[in-house]
Amino acid sequence: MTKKYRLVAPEKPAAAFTIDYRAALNDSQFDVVTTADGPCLVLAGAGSGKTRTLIYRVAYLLEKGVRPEEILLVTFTNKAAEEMKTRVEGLLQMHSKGLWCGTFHHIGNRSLRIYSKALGLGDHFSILDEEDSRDLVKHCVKTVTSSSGGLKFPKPAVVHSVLSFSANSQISITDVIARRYPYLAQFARDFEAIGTLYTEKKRKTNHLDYDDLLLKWIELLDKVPAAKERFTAQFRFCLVDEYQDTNRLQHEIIRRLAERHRNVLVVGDDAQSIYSFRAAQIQNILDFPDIYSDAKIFKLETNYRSTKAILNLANDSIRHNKRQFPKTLASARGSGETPQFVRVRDTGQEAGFVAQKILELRDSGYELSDIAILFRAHYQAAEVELEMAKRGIPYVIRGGIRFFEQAHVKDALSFLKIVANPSDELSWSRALMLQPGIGAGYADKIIDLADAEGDDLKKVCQPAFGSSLPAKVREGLHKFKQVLRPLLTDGVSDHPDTMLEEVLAQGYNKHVLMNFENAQDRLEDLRELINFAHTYKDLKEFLGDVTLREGFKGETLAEGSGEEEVYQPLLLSTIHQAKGLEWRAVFVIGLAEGLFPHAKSMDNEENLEEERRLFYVAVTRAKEELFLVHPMTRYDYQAGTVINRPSMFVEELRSDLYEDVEVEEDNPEERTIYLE
DNA sequence: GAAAAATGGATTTTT
DNA sequence: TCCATTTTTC
Repeated sequence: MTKKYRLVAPEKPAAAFTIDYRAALNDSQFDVVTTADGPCLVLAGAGSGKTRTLIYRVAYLLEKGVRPEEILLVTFTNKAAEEMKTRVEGLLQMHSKGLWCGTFHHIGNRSLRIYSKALGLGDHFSILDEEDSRDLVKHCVKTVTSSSGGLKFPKPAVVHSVLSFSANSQISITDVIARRYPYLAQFARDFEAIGTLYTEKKRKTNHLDYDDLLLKWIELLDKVPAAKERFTAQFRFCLVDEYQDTNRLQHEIIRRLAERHRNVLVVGDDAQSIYSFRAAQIQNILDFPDIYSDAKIFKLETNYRSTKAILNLANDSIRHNKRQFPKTLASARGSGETPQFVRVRDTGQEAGFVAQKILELRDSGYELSDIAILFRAHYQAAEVELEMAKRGIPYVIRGGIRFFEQAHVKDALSFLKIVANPSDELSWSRALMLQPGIGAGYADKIIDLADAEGDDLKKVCQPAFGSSLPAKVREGLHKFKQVLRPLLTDGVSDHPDTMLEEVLAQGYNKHVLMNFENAQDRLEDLRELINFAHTYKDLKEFLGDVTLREGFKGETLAEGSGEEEVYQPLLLSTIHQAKGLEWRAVFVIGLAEGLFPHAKSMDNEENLEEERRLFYVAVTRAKEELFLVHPMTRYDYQAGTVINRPSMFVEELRSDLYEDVEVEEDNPEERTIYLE
């Protein structure tokens, strides 16, 4: 007989703290962590340990005996949510299981799944990603404009962005157009009609787009008393990160959720609000003290990141904004090198300067990964990219196609989506059109036939289904059935990973090999997707998360570096994507009027202030060295070569805060001849 | 249904 | 200029 040994879970002491909060935090951070009950606004300057404070607050609450499911922690991105969870777990040496931590959309999805029936959503709504939404809008555009015979109608992507902005800001479509898209005024009525149709189509096919996850969430709290009762009771503590970038809907959601316990802690920096173009409103954070008249306000103003020289420049810049909570960041570091304002002839010389300087920095002990090149818009990186490749400096450029929006991933998933939600027509047509012989027309016909069968997938898989169709189409349909059939077997549909394996085995594998030149890479992607799927036992949950999660492959590595060793590449990034990160040396390129601030932001004080905040974000990324580069001419596709004035964001600075540098070149003629 | 020609548009981007 | 998308053509 085997001897039994019983493993007992270690007992957690109720209110005995394992963490020495006093030692881990500065005074203001400590205040937040231990006293932030009731409505609280934490104004956290750049580099002031904002994330750290939030994490310790959560740990503190848990140690005080608050149950994990009573804490709601909302973040801006999935990545941030993952980081928070991991760090809380690391602090407490335990699993943070039960914590409601994620993005607004993620938590909305989770809440809606619980009450989908009460909301009349059925038990199987699917989520449309950006591309799906656009496709659906496209259909609607066609329907609406064919009747009115409209020529030169805006692109579906434009229509969708208007609809989405309208939803997120809760401003009517007509008003959104009037305010932000005046040149589309003549289409306002059409847009309204498309909006109505789009909503109707989503309802019919059981789809929610990203915006609906927020809209329906509010509806849930307003119209389903049981849901409201449950969530307002459950979330004793609501914590929101990056509050300056929340939009109207998100603000409304938090207001409702915190209604009962009123422990709402929002953290952010109004000086870093840079997402108004997707309906974020800085007013949410500015008005917080008015909405909660008893709100406590905390300021975190010690900056641990940058030298005094860099911070002085940042402080002097943001001071020009009117709409803000005035703050003065104090550096915890030494005075440091004076930032340099470098004037170069054109973008070619700009690239040359940046490259040479980077090599010098490397020689003086910097790793490439200590350095970043930041820019306002992606296209500004082109020449720098070229130069890096030419000089063999390995680099990574942030952005690129998102993993889960790539064709092959969506193809493979479409079969699973049909199983999860048979009324998902988009996935039907996607999966059907993969088969040779079936085009858009026949896909629609088949979908109608399936609809007539009441979307009974088992019936669809029988040989009799579709027997009236032409031979070629039947052949394709037969193959489609072959893929779908195994997915319906009992036991399989509980395992998204097995389902994906089946899809690959039944022919998609071959399809990838035959249709994509980089087939090997794509198949590897799909293996990765299967690994990810392995952690799920519920199909719908898996599909929801896949759609809501940005890819693990957001970066493209540049090749041709020569060095095969494990190298740490240099980063090229837009300023938006650099938010929250830091480097020892930062180059901000393209600091010219018209580029930065962007020409389209110049006519309006609000936009201009946002551009200045963007500049502020850029310079506060630097820890030790900051280079502001001004290309004095640029090539415009309409006007040819244009003279660039320096950016007003530099001109308005006190001139003792930076050092002027002019670039001399050995052989200015050579380049031109070389290029001709 | 695929290849060739024409057109148009060019901030920022997560979910 | 350069790219992606749409329209046209075979």
